[in-house]
Amino acid sequence: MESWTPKSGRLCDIRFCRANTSKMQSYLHANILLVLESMGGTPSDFVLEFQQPGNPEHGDLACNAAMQLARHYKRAPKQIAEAIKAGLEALPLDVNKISAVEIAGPGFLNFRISNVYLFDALADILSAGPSFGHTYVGTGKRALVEFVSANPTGPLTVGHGRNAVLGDTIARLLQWTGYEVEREYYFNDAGRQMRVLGESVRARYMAELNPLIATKMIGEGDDKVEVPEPFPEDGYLGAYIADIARELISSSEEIKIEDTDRFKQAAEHKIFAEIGATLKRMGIHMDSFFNERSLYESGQIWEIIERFRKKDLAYDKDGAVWLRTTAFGKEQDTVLVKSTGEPTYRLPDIGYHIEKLERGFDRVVDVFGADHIATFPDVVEGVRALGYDADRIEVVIYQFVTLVRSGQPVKMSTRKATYVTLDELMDEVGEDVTRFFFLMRSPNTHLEFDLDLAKEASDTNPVFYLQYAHARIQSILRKADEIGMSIDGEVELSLLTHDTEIVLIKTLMGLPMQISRAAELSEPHRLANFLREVAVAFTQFYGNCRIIGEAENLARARMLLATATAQVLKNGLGVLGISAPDRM
RNA sequence: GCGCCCGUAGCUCAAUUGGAUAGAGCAGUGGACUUCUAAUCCGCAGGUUACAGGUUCGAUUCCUGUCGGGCGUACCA
Repeated sequence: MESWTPKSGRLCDIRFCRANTSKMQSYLHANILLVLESMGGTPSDFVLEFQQPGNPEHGDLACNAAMQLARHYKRAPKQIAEAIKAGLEALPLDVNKISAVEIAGPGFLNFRISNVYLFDALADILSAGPSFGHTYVGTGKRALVEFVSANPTGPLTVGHGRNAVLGDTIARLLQWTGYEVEREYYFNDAGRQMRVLGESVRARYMAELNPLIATKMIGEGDDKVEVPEPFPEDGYLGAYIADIARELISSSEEIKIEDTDRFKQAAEHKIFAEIGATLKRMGIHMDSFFNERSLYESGQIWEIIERFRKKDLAYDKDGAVWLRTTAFGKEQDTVLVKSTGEPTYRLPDIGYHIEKLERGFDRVVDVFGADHIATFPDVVEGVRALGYDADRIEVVIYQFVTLVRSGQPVKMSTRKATYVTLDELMDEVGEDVTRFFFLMRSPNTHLEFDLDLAKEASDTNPVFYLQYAHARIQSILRKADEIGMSIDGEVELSLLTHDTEIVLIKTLMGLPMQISRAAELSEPHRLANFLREVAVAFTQFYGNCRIIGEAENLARARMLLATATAQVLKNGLGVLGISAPDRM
């Protein structure tokens, strides 16, 4: 094997080799407890914990028990660590699992995983193949992810994009942890928004039929626009409204001008079709669409009010029905039914969540924008107050997306049509980049989406980096195949001894843990970050170890490692809904 | 005023839910293509983690307060 001389003092630049060490942890856990027992036991509140150090010099697993127990044993942490180490060596530990136990810093016990164990893990990745990364916490459980849920008043915008991609990816993550998952879209076609939409279409329709129709100005200041006289003051100004009107005219259908519902229906139909197409383009398929109206038709929501009344959580005041949210710790009570007799959104929302729980889901995930942050607790607490297990409801709040164009934030309003649609975004930067941009950041931080950067920046875009690593591996494997090299038969994995090879294996092992953690926390960006680490680890390996041209045994071992890397990238990108091309 | 989120390198963001020397990308700067894909790699530089206290072996992380930004705080959704 060639020797590799590091240019810096560090042996390896990979700071995070997060292997899946759960089996190893339970092995060490049992043995350390055994040793501690012989040393005089542990306090009742003691929890034995392991960490995976960021710094490779600190081994693969670290245990801080000695520091935690310093007070209990009234001895210095280092002495305790020495005693534990001696105890473990006396057992002894299996050298095929742990190759070294070291004491460092203030009293950390650092464990090094033996290469034999790593080679077994590598073989496991290859035999699991496309399913490597699956875990089982959700097996036998059902989850419902509700997301997008935009009323059909216009095309999906960039803002909806974050919601859509987050929701879909959370659903994928849950599937990978064993859940049976349904994706649901909740909408309301009976509200004021939709009525205004219908009236907007009708006004455009009338103007198309009669070009001489009177016009008026609406809006204020720079936002002032000229519209046909019948246009609602707060109507929708997007060009798609006129498109829908023109389509209605060119169809042979005769429509009565008074029939506003027909205009609304036509708009709803057309817009929903477009939303569906946009979602499909992003790789998103909804399993169900839930219409808020069904909650009224079943009478469910009126029944809910009675149930609140019985618990003295609802009362009448000023002609309205109020929910006693002060009982949930809020400053004020809130209105459930307006004095007009029309419910506020809170009531159907509570009904909808009860409905979801009654459908038997173990986990009910909502993906909401930051504007819901103050309102969803009412819903969750309301559901809980009626005796349901509200802990099964999980609300993922994401902060808003700021679009930046030419260094300036773009102001967006669906009504004024001053927005960038998701389709336009995908036209400009592609589906993969669009998904990745929305996923690469933690949901609870503001996302700045720089259009200029995303557009031109094929070389600065992290998603290409991941895809490139995959394509590069496939290229090598193709070339190897051409010259007749094969990974069939016995392969000596023990030839993989280079630092970059070991680090790469350790990194690859981390996929199942990363996926399950991202699923548990509903934070897909963790997986995106992890995949970058995989690509970095591979590139390090690539720069230091050749495959083609090496002795056959070594070359075949490395081909296996490369194959496993491609598999991890492909599986991980798949979870994010991003393609893993074979050529770029 | 109140509630929630955020404040980390010039910019955009990470940091294994309290760990060891706070990491990437972009921008800057200096190098590397007869070599499996240079959409790449290797250096250098860049930090009092907004600020002040507190909790403990140990704080970017938890608590309190201050400052600054975002979203809410409707008989809108």
